[in-house]
Amino acid sequence: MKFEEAKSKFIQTWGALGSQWGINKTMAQIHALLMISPDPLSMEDIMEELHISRGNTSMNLRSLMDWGIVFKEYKPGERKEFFSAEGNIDELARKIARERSRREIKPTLRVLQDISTIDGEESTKAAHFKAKTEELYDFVSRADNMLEKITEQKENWITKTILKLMR
Amino acid sequence: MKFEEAKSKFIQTWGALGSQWGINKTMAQIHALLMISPDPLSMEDIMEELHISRGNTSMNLRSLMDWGIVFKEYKPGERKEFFSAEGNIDELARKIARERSRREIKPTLRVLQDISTIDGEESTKAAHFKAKTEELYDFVSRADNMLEKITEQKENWITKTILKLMR
DNA sequence: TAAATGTTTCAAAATATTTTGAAAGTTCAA
DNA sequence: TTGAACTTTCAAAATATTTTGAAACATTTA
Repeated sequence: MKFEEAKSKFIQTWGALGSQWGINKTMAQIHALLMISPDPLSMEDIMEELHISRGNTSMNLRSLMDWGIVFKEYKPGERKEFFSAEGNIDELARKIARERSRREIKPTLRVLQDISTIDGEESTKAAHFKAKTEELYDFVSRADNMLEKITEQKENWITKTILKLMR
Repeated sequence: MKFEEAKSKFIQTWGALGSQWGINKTMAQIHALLMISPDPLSMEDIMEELHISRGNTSMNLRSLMDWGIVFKEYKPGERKEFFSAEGNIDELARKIARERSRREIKPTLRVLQDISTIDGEESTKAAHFKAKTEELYDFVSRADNMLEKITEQKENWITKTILKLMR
């Protein structure tokens, strides 16, 4: 396979993976492009490579920066802004995991806790509901905890975790 | 909070969580409904509870069954089909993890492997690309492996994993 | 075999999400 | 200040996804 073909394939694949995990395709593609670029890219560069509009590029770059996985850089003498992706994959995954926990898991836990405190009612349905939501709360909070434990290991957390699991 | 209110809140929340993780909202809602129902429900029941069409219900039930987390049941004497959700949450999470690995991670790994074997090219860009995609392949396959290790533990895999991590 | 009961399919409609592009905003050098 | 270079915003347009509903299909009963 030639470089250009491989590059395009990578960007497409990363974009598709993003969609499947609830991340805007273009956002994932920009991230892919920045990941494989040895140097920071300008907005123009990104627009041109991916054939997307200025507005689209701007908005998705902002999102990526909100996630903490893309950074703005300034080149001396250049007026333009340049962008680069988090280079350390361990750190990338850690940030994504933490961000998703903060944005999605934690709020869900709050709701689960809230609704399992239904009052009055003592029907079978209500009892079953209470049991299930409590069980779910318990599971999700344990899972969230586990992820926290795993990602708080400094370097090579995947390898370290596998080792601990094998013992 | 009253039962009906809590129930509706749960279904909405589960649906929203689903969307954020790339799962059709209605599919997640049907699953939520079945989870908290002490008894299997018919298509009619589901349509009525969620105010959705027959076709929608049918398609999403099929998807849920494809994921292996909802089952068809027959009640003696009844012509209708009934549906119930996987009751064990550990098992539910295990199935989701495995299915996502099979459908999304594995194919991505294949592409990553494929594209990191670019030929000819010895530019800096190509070298960086090769290094990055190899690193990514390595990371993703380790993560996939870790998940496999974690979920293959029979019961209480979350708890067991946390214990191992704390040692 | 026909009718009744129930499920699936899928094209069209509805809805939701993403993308565009031009105007407004910002920054900076002269 | 002014204006050139660049970025952001956001309403409207394009696109993608989901949902509907009725016809086709399947299965059981009379």
